[in-house]
Amino acid sequence: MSLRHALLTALLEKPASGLELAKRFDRSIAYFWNATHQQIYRELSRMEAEGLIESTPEENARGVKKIHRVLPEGRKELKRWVGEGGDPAPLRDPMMVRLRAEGVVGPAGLADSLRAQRKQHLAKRALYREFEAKDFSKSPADRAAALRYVVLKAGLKYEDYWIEMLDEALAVLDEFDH
Amino acid sequence: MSLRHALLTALLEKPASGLELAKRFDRSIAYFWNATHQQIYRELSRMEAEGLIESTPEENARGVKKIHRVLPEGRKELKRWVGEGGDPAPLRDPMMVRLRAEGVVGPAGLADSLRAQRKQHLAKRALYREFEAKDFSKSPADRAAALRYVVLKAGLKYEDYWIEMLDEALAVLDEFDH
DNA sequence: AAGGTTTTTGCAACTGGTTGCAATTAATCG
DNA sequence: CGATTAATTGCAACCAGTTGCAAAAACCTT
Repeated sequence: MSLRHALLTALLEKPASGLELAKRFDRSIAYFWNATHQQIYRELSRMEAEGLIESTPEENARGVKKIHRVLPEGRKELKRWVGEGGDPAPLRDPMMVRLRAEGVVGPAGLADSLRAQRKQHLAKRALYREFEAKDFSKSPADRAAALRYVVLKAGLKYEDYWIEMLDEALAVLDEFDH
Repeated sequence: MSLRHALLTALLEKPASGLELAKRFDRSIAYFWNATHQQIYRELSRMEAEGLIESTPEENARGVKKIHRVLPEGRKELKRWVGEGGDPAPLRDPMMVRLRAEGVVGPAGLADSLRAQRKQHLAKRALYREFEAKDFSKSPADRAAALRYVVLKAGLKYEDYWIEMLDEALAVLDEFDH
């Protein structure tokens, strides 16, 4: 149940409405977590019911915007969870299944799809590089920033990893299917 | 829905019972997919109901062992799916959430957990290296083997990636919390 | 032969994530 | 001012994955 904790983290950095959170997820937490707005709303409601966060309605906004803030109980819960530990996240990647399947059923047009994904990973890497240039052009001074940078670098290297792997897969397909 | 296709791939390589599949998942497909036996049984039943696979009861076995085989419809479905394409798998890793959260709530004992995970990734990498030495000591001749090797290398590099990241995170924590 | 252990399969309940749609309210446009 | 659009929240139904438990059949022990 890490969506909860991702939300608490984001809200501690800055109180926000559900939709703002959804957007922030897209722009800054998305290199290691993602969530739809429904998920976010549901989790916010639950956390409010459990007393981890509070919400106040915002005036001068369309719809019925609510700003959410973390309560002491919420911060406590987040701290507890950080120390809790756990196993590495189980891996589940359809592309790797596809590669293996293509080996078994013979050429089935995987190369196009590999190239399409490659393009997406390139785009993400470029975006992260912009973040890096903007936020970390000089090495971070405080602990929190240093940790944020570690996470960004993890995102960057993750994209590198995929681009490398896709290139390798494409080279193999190319070699055998000329 | 890739569990289905992972199972079809595994069954095309060799017909098997549900439990055998669960074990094979642990030993050889686990570097990019994983599944519990419940999941596997449920999916096998569904696929049988849909006519993608058939099963024959095996004599001389404990319990009511059933061997599953892929039918032509199943192979067709797998081939269709391989060519189908799709976006990269959405990323969801609690450890990255933890790192960021630790930045926000201050030291909360994350380092131990980082070291524990590091150990697990080292173990996995060592295992994959054994697979590599055993199955790919000379470069693979046929297409299917070459693709299997690509997938294994992806697993290996994935472990490398994590070890590197965890080391970096530990270095940061070490620097700021001496 | 009785009783336990292992292998194999499975049900049921739950949690988390996804998709499609709708309701409310404010801002904007003609 | 009325109609349209955008922002914000949410319901409901569904799908996939997880956990805990148990049943059946063979095998193993004493």
